[in-house]
Amino acid sequence: MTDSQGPKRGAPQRLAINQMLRMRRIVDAAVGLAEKGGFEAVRLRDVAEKSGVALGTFYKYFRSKEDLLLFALNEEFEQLEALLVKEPARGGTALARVVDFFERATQLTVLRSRQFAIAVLRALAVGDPETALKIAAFQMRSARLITAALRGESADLSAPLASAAGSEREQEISFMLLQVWHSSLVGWAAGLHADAAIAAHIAVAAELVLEEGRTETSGDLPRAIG
Amino acid sequence: MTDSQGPKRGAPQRLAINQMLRMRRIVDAAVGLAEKGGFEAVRLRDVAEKSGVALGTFYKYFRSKEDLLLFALNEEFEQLEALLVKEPARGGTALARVVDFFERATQLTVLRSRQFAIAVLRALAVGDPETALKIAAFQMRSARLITAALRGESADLSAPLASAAGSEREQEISFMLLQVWHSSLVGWAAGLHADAAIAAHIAVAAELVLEEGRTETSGDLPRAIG
DNA sequence: AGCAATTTTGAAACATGTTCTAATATCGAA
DNA sequence: TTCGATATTAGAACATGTTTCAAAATTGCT
Repeated sequence: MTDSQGPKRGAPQRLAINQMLRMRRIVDAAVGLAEKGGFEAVRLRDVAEKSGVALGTFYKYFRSKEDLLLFALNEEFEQLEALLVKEPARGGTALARVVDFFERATQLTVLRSRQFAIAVLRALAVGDPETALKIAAFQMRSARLITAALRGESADLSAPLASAAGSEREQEISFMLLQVWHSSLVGWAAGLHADAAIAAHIAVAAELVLEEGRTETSGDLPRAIG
Repeated sequence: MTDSQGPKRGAPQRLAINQMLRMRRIVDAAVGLAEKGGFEAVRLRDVAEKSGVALGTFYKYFRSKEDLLLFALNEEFEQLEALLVKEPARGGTALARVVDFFERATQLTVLRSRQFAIAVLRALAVGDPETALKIAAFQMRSARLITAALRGESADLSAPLASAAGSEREQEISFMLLQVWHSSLVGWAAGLHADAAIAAHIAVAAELVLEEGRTETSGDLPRAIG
């Protein structure tokens, strides 16, 4: 999870109950605002007020607005993981399963709560190293789910992220499809294309990487002159 | 170009000379700052001061900081296009050429001026529809270059963007590789991996999409249980 | 040159993420 | 229970992108 769970403690064990509750109120407030109006709607002053917390306190719990939204993403992601483990992707071929996977993932997350998705996508675009590490972790968790779908298995959520399941090739395919998905979502969030395009993009990419019979790619054509 | 070239005129022809110069000073100032310290270093108050322009005037020329950086990107991109048209990607196979293409593109842009690249990558992450359209245009122009490399040709820069050259498949491959590149660059910019990883990521992806002999993808394995 | 329209200027103001501070409240341990 | 450490609060303050406004400068045209 995001390392931003709470006040740095010297020795004591974990978050006190009140701190847990405070954090929950903060996250709930943020999610509520994000669901209504996306990234900009999550004004930290509002979050603080809605959760009954001082602005300064907020920054004891989260290092930034993006950090907060990434924490919220983490909670949603865990649900998605559990659900996809319980009901693995359906289909007789890797292609069918991976398409099924992305359709469900899209439906369950992006399309179910559009504004929230938009907010999170924006939070995923941060460039600082701290955040980047967390984002990379999300990528690995996502790739693990995709690989499981490719193989027609259930992901092993308890396995350490470092030891990814699946062959090299399967992992590479997973990452590529994830990138395509992300890119498509960004375009969708910006209004460049409609809901349906997301699935279409994934289908195209998946066919490209997974189809067995290969068509020519003109890899042997003579070079033309400019 | 980005539609942000200047003051909206009622009837007169184009930008007056002084306005051209002003804009150039603005862009040059921004590039200078970006090259030194990336996105954050481009403080608009500094840009305005360095270019001898009032802050309010700046906003007559560009609608936002990102818009400014995208304009700068456009200029750099045009140089890159010209250069890549003059010297098409080398290699006997599509794979070799596409790898060569990305190596050169990475070298000529990202690695040559790292901080500037970081600034631009950040500007590419904006979510508003206006900007998204411009970014989509960059994607198409990039894909055109990649497709040309795939085919061993020189891109036709004069052709309208809508009528892309190459087969469907080639265009799809181009977009995928572009996404992989972008994703890798974002990770690189965040410090997640070193220079060399960029080329490696592209090579892996390109092999995946372009190799002729196909290995099994377990598309026919029976589904295991979670 | 002279005038009307447009642009630029300089500076303040605004919005919002983030930080800081002094006072107060809370908590855990002796 | 009391005390010292820690957390929280309210609010100001700061940084920076963006907007606004009245006055001054520039421009295009006749």
